[in-house]
Amino acid sequence: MTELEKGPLGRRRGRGARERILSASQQLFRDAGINRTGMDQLCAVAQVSKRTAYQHFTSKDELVAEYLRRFDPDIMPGVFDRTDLTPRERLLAAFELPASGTPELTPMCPYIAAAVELHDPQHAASQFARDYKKAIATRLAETAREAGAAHPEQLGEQLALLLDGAAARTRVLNSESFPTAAAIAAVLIDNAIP
Amino acid sequence: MTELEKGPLGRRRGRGARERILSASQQLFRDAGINRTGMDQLCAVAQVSKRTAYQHFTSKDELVAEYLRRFDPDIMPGVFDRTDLTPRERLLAAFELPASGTPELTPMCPYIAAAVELHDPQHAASQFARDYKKAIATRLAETAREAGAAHPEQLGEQLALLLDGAAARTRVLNSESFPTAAAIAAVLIDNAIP
DNA sequence: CGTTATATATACCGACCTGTGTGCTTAACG
DNA sequence: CGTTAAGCACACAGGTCGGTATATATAACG
Repeated sequence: MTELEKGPLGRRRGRGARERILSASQQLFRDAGINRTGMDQLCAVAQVSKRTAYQHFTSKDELVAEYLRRFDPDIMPGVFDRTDLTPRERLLAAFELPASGTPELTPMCPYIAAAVELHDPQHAASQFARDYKKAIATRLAETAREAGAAHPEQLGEQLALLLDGAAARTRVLNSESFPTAAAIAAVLIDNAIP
Repeated sequence: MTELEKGPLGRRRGRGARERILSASQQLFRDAGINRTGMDQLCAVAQVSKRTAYQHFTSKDELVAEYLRRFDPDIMPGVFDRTDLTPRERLLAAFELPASGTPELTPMCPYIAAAVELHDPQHAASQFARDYKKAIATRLAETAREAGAAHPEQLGEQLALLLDGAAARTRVLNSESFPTAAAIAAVLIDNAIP
């Protein structure tokens, strides 16, 4: 009953190596980048033999794609699922920093990082990054429509651009840029919602 | 008299190998990325022996830093130096696409790309990227002040974030995002300048 | 012309990379 | 308990990486 996760084929036995690999990927790809993280190092952190790793993922590229896929249900639900907020408040909440007392910077958006590092629009991970970014813009647009925005699609795309700008700029400047993005968002939302 | 460029020590002899190296860097780092471009490949494109390359640049890291330094006088002068425009028009011009008839995407901002690829804030290139981004924000703020903005520094930082957002998003989505950024900029500028 | 810095070609180095092959152990489930 | 899939350790292949060594050619200048 304490099943960790089903394997790729629906079977499951043994102890969850797959989970440890993906968990190590999240840590290392975030902290050191995808290209600078070797499979040996990754396996060491995951406490998994290399042989096992390559039985779960046929290549590093596939692991990277799966690593990105894992973020999907993790990030934005904290925003769009908050029924205690009005649609308008939800749009603004997307720009709030995760926890108020964190001294660390917002980590670089893994989708942008992957797209830049892999440098190949055909790569499965790049395609997934694209899909995810479009999905975010769509959800923002839906929420904008709920909030009564004049041009919800346009507002959704604009807010998505602000999120990406804040992520990129935080990384380059090494200082938090989300408050700036939030300020812009407030202006856009005020202008778009009567 | 047709001196190509002075070498690092002010001497010059032979034929401009340094220029060819930097030129090849621009092409390859943009098209294939920094990490995915090997020195062998780079030297082949530059038509330069590896020995020569390492006499001009003691390491690849140094070459990367110099490569970034080369962009400085090339990009934004086309905007801020246009005396035919009012300050307000100059702010908007920063978001216009380079040439109207280009079917290609705006190339990824090399500073963001380098910061993400190198993944080390201490790297000389990362530090230079930071300085450059701050300089752009400063110039935008100055122009905003000229244009009579209420809070020029804030507007400058906001417009800089829009530029970075458009660059990052263009790369991830593989479709042009600068028009969206321009639309936001127009709103911000209208709101900030009475 | 002769000197000398600058460029050349090519082979090489050690480190690290992704990915396999082999043989053995162990945990889970019927 | 016995079967079987999951995982283990470890060595190694084949390639690419950044960077160096050696020995030779040539362009620029006095």
